Amino acid sequence: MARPNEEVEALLQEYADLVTITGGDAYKARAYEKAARAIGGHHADVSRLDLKGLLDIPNVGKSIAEKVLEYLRTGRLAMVEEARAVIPAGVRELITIPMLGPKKALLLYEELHISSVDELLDAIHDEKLRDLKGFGAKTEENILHGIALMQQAGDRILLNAAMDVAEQIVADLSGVDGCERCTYAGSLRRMRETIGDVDILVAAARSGPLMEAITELPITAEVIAHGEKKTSIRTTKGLQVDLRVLPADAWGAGLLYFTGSKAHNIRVREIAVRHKYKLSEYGLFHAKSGKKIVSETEEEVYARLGLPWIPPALREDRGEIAAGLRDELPELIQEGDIRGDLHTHTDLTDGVATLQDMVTAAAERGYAYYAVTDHAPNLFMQRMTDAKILAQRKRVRELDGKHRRMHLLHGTELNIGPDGEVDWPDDFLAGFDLCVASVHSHFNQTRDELTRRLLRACENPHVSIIGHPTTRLIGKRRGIDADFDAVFEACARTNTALEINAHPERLDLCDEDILRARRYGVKFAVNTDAHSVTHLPYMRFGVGTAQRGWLTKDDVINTWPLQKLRRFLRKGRSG
DNA sequence: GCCGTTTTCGGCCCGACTGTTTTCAGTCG
Repeated sequence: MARPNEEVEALLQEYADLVTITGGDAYKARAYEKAARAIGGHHADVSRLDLKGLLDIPNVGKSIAEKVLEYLRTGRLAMVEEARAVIPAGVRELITIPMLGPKKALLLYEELHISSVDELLDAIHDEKLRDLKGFGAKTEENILHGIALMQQAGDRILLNAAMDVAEQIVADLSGVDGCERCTYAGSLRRMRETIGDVDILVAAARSGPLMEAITELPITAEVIAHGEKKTSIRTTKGLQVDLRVLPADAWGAGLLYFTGSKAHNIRVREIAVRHKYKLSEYGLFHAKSGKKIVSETEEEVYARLGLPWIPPALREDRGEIAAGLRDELPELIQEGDIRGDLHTHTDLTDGVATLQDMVTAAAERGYAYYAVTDHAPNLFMQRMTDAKILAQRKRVRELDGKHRRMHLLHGTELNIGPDGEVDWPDDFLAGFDLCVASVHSHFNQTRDELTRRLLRACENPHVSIIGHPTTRLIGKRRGIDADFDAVFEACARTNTALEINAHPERLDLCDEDILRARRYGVKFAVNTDAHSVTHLPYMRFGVGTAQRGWLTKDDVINTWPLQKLRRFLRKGRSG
């Protein structure tokens, strides 16, 4: 089950969308949106809060608090159900297509009765959109492109969503009688950025009770296949989960096999064949006699093939086997190596938590340091001013060292403008402990313009980190088309770190870009870009992505001791 | 629908781009 906060967030967001689509009061819709975000990002479990507790959440007033209580009490919200009766769910789906907003979606529904992406594709194909007011050839093209982008991610879902499901199922099955071991495998264990289906592995002597148990979980909507060795279900949200049960002595071989990737497995099996062995999910065997050699742990299987244990994040057939055979696998960065988060927001701009709450939550994660980097004035909608950021700095200085002796850095996330310029003049920038700089608009400039823009940001002596460098949003927006080799070279030359943004919608840079960038000797910063306390744990996905990029802790500046980090942030400037 | 204290009513995220217009609506960040 999703966290109650997320269920409520989704419900309030849905209501906000429905109000918007039906042309209701825009401010009311925004109020619901703000409340949804605040609840989703609230640290306490809403299902344990009373009316007063709910009212303490910013942007939640009496009306919404009562609606939340109604939902928690009855599992339903009459208001939302009434709205759903007017606007089918498929119309909401339409506004997730880039370029299609509430107005156009409503028009499509009212004029052409379109209420799903498939119906929209049919209508475009039949040229039915041409006659609609406000729709032209270019709009059609943009919609098609948007749909293609969505379908490119296909049925795959974001890493964090899959992880939530997997961890819940692992927890549930671990409690079943006879379950000796239980974990998730597959692309999730390899920390791929999107997940097609979830693979769960269990070690047990008797599979029956576990196969039974998974079909009876509240999250299970449909049983696709139900056998002795394997059961497949579909969750209420449409995610397929495969459960495999193995004898405990085959655990290692099974884990290796079901973690993949397919390409990695093929390579490993080739090596087995060369040794006159045979490798399957049940173990490593002598090819001739069929006698089992090892199967209990992954380490044993790899070792018999002359390989060290290969971390799952590397198992993509990108040279990890060859490196393993030479005993030259990198000592990958671990989440525990991270000493601090260098890109985070508060409610001074578009975050939903106060400075105090963010700092407290960060300290609880055991960080040695933590940077607050709210948006700067050029992102006009954030309404940042010199006075506001300076007042924040004063607060940051007051809180410095007050929570588990965690050091606070006062920074900002600058906006890289169309010409590569940033928000404040040099002397003002000099007052920050660090500046992240990111592209937030003008994504469609030419390749040359985009490249020049990023290079100029790197050359800025006050910019220490380029935030979400490609600006892609998984399944929603392609990254910008810049010459990233030139950018990587410039980063290495100017001592500017590249961010690995840990937010599951971004994971930017992605693994492949990291692999390219590291060859230039670039340093990286794994940051969450947290806009609420619930985003701080996304760090694990950033670290997973860094691992997929073969990074060690030396490559990542926020594993460094504070003094060394501070030297890096100065980029060779004095003072 | 939420918020605040120079407001308990009247504000609420502003600017730019795009594609469709014939002077601007819709969408996005």
